[in-house]
Amino acid sequence: MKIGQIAEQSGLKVETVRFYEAEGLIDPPERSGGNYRLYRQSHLDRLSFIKRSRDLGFTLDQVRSLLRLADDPRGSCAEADAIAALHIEEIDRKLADLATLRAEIAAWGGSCDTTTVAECRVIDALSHAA
Amino acid sequence: MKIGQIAEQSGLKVETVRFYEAEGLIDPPERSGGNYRLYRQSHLDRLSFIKRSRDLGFTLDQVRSLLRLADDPRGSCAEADAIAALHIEEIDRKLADLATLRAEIAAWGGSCDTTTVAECRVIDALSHAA
DNA sequence: ATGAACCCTCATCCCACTAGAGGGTCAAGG
DNA sequence: CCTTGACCCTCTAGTGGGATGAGGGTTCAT
Repeated sequence: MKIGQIAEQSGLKVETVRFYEAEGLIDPPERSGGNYRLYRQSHLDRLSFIKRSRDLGFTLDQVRSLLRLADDPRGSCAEADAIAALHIEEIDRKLADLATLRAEIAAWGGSCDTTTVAECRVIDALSHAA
Repeated sequence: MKIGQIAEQSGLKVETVRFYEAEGLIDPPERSGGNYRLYRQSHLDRLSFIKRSRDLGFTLDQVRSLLRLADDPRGSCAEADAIAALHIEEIDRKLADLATLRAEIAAWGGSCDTTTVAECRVIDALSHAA
């Protein structure tokens, strides 16, 4: 499997696959006579795992930890739990922050099309502390 | 007012104040004999505006636009409205995305402390598509 | 043999800062 | 007068997670 195919099947971009290799997240694949990367099913599995983790918002460092855990099936699951729990906490914080921001901006009212900036509520709200 | 004071009063870091000057968001202040930056109240107002906008999640480019509008009090307010509306849309998208992720991760169930990674639900969920 | 589609490496850019190196300035205390 | 320490200066490089582009090589069908 060449890099374009594995990129398509994993849902990643070609450059991202090379980037993950440079970052040590996947083993360097074998090369063809023309120096093309040749991937196996195991590479695809691993890249799909990474893609899915990234889509769920885990950082690459967290992905590294999860991969390390996944590579040792006799290890304890507690650490994977902890990473997931920490991530849930982060998400909850972001959700709360965004909800606050949204409420504050939405309170500006939406439309003052006919007035000038001198009376604009958006600008006014930004000019004075909450 | 020296940079340390204006940083404290605006809630920004010293380096960030210098960065905003380099980016052209504030006018370069006068300098003292010892080449220290000396700020006025107008600088503090502007930096506070920027800080507040950033805290609300506007990008620096959006802040630039808002500053340009604020600088021309006879201009129309419609553009400021549009920037705010666009930002609300972005926030709503992020809120929805995060809520989805949270639900998906939370569905893993939280704790499998006693089992090994081989049966870990976190790793398992990441190994197979949704 | 030629063109298109694919691949290679290496360098540079993005955002919005942040950190660090290697210095200069200034006021207070001894 | 000298030192100490807090503050300030410029300049460079690094962060995360890739994206983009230059300048080439390979493969395959026509």
